[in-house]
Amino acid sequence: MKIATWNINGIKARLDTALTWVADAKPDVLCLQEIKCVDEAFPAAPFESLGYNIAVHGQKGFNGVAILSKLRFDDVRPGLPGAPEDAQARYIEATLTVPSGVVTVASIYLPNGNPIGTEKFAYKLAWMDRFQDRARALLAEEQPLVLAGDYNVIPEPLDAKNPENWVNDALYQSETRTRFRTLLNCGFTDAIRTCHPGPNVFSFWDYQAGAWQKNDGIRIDHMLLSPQAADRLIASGIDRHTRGWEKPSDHVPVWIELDLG
DNA sequence: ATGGCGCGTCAAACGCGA
Repeated sequence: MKIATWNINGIKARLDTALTWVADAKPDVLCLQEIKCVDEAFPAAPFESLGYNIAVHGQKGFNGVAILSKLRFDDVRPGLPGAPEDAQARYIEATLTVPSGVVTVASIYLPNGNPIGTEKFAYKLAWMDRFQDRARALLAEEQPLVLAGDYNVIPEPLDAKNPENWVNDALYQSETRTRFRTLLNCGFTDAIRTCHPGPNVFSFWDYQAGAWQKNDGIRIDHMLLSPQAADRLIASGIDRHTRGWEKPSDHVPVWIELDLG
């Protein structure tokens, strides 16, 4: 079973790009972030034609997450618990039945948090604390679980071409990285890093300053696996070639292959 | 050293991203 995540940076502007990749890569489940549209505006029909069921948690203009699945959804839960006043659409999770049992998949768009020292950075850290609470609750179910998305966290120096350029950025602050590490230590496996331990493994290249041409990338799109999912991990990858396409997203697809029977 | 791009928006600049 192939599960992928992609910050698409606007599903309406990126529809042809997304369809081209989906038709080629054929993920069973695709988590999208930054769809930047309300639920009703999501272009569902072309994905349904490719055999996908669609769960959307949208927002006008900004943010917005979705899960596309060739398997029927048993249950869909939009929104990160713990802050009913939070109107930002950054989280949706779904449970699917697979031959070996069930798998839960979450599509997450963790706040950017820049600039540091502002309420935006405080919101990021608070969101990470809420996210850890939810992740712990899901771990306690002791089932295959995949937390996939744009974490806006550069975990280690190895995860940036030029880590020194990020020392004043919210993605690389000690508060940010400590929270990510604490989350991992709850018992998750970072699927990409486990399969690809070396340098130059990136998922984002800025549109500006020729970042792609210089391979000035960072790894901020992650797939965290519960022990029950990690035990079934066969492979993982990053489809960086999409960054060279016409009208690319600044993020590229990240995927795993799990043996779920 | 600085800025450099792209999307979405009450439609022209502006907020936002990373």
